[in-house]
Amino acid sequence: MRNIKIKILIIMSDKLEFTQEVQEIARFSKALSHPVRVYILQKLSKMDSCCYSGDLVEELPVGRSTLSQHLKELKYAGLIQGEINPPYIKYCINRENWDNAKKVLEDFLNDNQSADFSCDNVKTIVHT
Amino acid sequence: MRNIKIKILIIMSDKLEFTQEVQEIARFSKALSHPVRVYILQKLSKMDSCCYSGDLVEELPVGRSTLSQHLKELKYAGLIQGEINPPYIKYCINRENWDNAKKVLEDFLNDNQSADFSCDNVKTIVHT
DNA sequence: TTGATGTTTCGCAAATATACGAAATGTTTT
DNA sequence: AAAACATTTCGTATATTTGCGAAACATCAA
Repeated sequence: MRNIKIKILIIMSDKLEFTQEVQEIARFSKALSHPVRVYILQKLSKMDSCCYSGDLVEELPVGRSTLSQHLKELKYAGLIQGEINPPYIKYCINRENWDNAKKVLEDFLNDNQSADFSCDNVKTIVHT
Repeated sequence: MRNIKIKILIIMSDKLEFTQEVQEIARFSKALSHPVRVYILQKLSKMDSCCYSGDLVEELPVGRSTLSQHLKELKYAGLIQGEINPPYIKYCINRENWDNAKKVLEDFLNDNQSADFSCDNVKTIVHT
């Protein structure tokens, strides 16, 4: 007769949904995750005026339609806004939302152990 | 006889390469562009100790192999490091690089017009 | 040696992001 | 009305990201 083992497993899994905060941080970070968009936001947030799509396309190594898509994404994220000024379109920072995004990200960046703890005795770096 | 127009166009295009700074901002932002990675970094940067992959998978709504990939990405970005502690692997913040990333991002976030300028008379929001 | 355990890698599928040129849109100029 | 212009949308191609389960790997326990 065979030896039989019975094992009973009780799994206490406590899967989280992500908090609003975590999702917001990820969303804003995503908006900043492409050099074209970083460049645009950097330029617009520094300027004290608006900026034409045509000006940007001169400076950036992408075509017009691609630039337009990046602008659309930034607008969708609420970080910039466009004013139609025929035949041009002027873009500028959406101050309110940009300030909010900055606050969310800065809070995240500053909210950590000030102590200079880290794994001291690192033996091996995994994930070569 | 047809009317003939001749147009001479001199195009002064001045396409930029992205600066190191802009590329770095985009790279760090990308590392933060997924809720799982935000969660991990938030947790590790707050903790005064390390954290097992097995602990994380309990809390997060993704499978083991998916979590492993996110950890790999964070490690590749230099933001965390792993210590093999059989049969576990302990992960923790890479303080030096994380502090640098924070500095890069914070400088970017703070480097802008303090004046509360924005497009005042926005007539139409484009990119509906 | 075999089995149990924690973790990663592999192979794949589906979704999303990035890029471009052509065509469409809307406005001004001729 | 037609041409010129700035910009967006569409269609499409390609690359990257995200996710999972199965298999592999390395270590410890029996």
